[in-house]
Amino acid sequence: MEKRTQSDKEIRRLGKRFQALRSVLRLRILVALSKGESNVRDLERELHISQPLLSWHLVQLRQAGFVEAERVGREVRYRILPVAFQGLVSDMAALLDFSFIK
Amino acid sequence: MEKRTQSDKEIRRLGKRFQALRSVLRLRILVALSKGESNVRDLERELHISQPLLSWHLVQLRQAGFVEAERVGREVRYRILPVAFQGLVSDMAALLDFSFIK
DNA sequence: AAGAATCATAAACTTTTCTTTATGGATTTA
DNA sequence: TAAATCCATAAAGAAAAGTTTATGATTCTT
Repeated sequence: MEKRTQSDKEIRRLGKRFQALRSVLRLRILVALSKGESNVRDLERELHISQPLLSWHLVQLRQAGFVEAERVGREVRYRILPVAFQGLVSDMAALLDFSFIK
Repeated sequence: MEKRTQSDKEIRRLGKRFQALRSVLRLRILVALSKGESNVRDLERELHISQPLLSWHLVQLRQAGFVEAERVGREVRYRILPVAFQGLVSDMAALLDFSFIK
């Protein structure tokens, strides 16, 4: 039994992605990045969050696949991955059998 | 200052809605409801969750606007509100300036 | 090579969320 | 009206997530 195996895995993955979007700080980070890629220092200045906290939230976003990081010299540039949002929406629509999206 | 007032309110509202979708149990509830409306007792049987816990999660979903409840006799029928998901997606797309959606 | 700048991580702590257990309200049935 | 069914809520405890503070690693500059 537990026929749910496949769907369950999907549900867990969805949950983790929604989890990443749940935080106000992380949403602010995404808004900032939606205007163009940036590094940690600049985000820190723009959003007034401490650097370790910012790094922690960036890890969450990265693990969920919404942003990617690239080291350039001594800075690390972060950029948003729109396709990840597209995937989130279509996976959610598929799970709940919504047709109004995509 | 704090020119952010408007956008900030939007961000908080978005965060709360993602929060509601973050739990695996709540996603399972939504999947069940996506197949048709149901009551608490039936959901309890289908999902193998205790009744108080189920009620608690239903409150979360209702407060976020994803489901609605209607008392019928001594049972309470819950149904999913697809328009809420539509709204979530379009609000997110607007916030992050995505055009690939809707 | 020493110092400064940029990030990440770890540890301790705080806050939020989730879960269980117990109880009560409302409605129906016997 | 007494018992049974369905559901919500409150209180207490457990678990997870977020925050701060301290430290270290890497790269650049001088």
